[in-house]
Amino acid sequence: MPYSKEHKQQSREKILKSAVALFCRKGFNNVSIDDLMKDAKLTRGAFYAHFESKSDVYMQAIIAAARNSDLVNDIPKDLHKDEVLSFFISSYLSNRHVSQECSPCPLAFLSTDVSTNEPKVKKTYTKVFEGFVGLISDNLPNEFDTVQRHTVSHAISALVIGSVIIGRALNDDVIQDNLLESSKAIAMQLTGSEV
Amino acid sequence: MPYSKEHKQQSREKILKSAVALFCRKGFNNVSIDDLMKDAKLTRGAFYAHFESKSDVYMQAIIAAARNSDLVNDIPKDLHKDEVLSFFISSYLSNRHVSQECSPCPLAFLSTDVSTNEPKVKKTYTKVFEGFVGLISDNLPNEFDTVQRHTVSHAISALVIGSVIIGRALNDDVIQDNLLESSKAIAMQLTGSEV
DNA sequence: GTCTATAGAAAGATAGAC
DNA sequence: GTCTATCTTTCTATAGAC
Repeated sequence: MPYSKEHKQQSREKILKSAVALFCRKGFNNVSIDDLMKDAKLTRGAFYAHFESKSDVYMQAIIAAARNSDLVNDIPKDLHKDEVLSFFISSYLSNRHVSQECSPCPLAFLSTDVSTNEPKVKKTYTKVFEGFVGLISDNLPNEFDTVQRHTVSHAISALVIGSVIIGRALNDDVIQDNLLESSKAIAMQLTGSEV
Repeated sequence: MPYSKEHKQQSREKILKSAVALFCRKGFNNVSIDDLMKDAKLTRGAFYAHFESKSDVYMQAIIAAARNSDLVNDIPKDLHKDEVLSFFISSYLSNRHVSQECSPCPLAFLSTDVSTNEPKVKKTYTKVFEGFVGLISDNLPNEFDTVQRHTVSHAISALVIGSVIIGRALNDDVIQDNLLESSKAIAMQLTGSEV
């Protein structure tokens, strides 16, 4: 057997890494399979040994981006529960994130064309979104009751993801900063217990 | 002159109407010039007598959608200032809006591929966003000081637009409703003066 | 598993007749 | 201004050699 299982796995990972980077930067339709494979130092034909279709790799990229997100993985382990959220919100709503200098959140950067893509892709996006809301919810103060926790975690999710999506579409740095800072202030306020 | 100026204007309006509907429903890349012109009961070749390029018509569609939005135009004129926002937020975060049974907000439905499109398109999106924030800002309570007004208007904008964008990408009606209702509750709360 | 070659379809934009 | 016809490019996906 000329190619080991590890080799195939490595190729798959390379393609996925390229997929996350390129799809996040240029969107679903502006990346071709050829672009993808060239970035991964392979050729077009090999693609279909790893993925069924372009939508398939997009779906897998959403999952990979979520799993490998620095935004979550880089949260210091020794933070108190109430510090986790402010750390997370602060890095999520940073210029570094919007300009993709750190690994991008798929919910903000891969929302492009999810709503018009195959049901399977929407399902994947939905799962990742549920995980996102859960992360927020788990780190809200203990004083929050069930309803508060539910309401606030959903709203914070929409607020921060929405800010990054909109921020990317703006061509004015000042307005973008205003948006990020304002959202950060309100998101922080919502994590307090004065709801 | 076989074609009057009014005739050209009418054709342009028809194309724009089709552009808003199709781009909002299917996204920039999933609509061809041919689709557009067929929907407007014209043929491909005539397109370039009205618009420079596909990006051009997309830009004009963003403007047209903003100007013709029922979400703004249908706000009853006799509402008190503090009722305007709750009316607007409520219709914006409705299922009818997400499922496009009423005229869709370009900031939510045309955000697709704006961030990867030409600078002119981003500039147009930015202008419309500024108008959106201004609308919120103008209808916040008089008690708000300048900083509060600025912060809250930006955050509410990101919250409601983000909710609709994400809501569209979800394939689960229950989660979508949870998101819309939660965002509505928090947006309403932010319009109060207890900031 | 990866390569080259290519089939087959679609799209943006232009040319020229009316 | 609108039409038909077409140029040119690009893309997904497949076929077959190694």
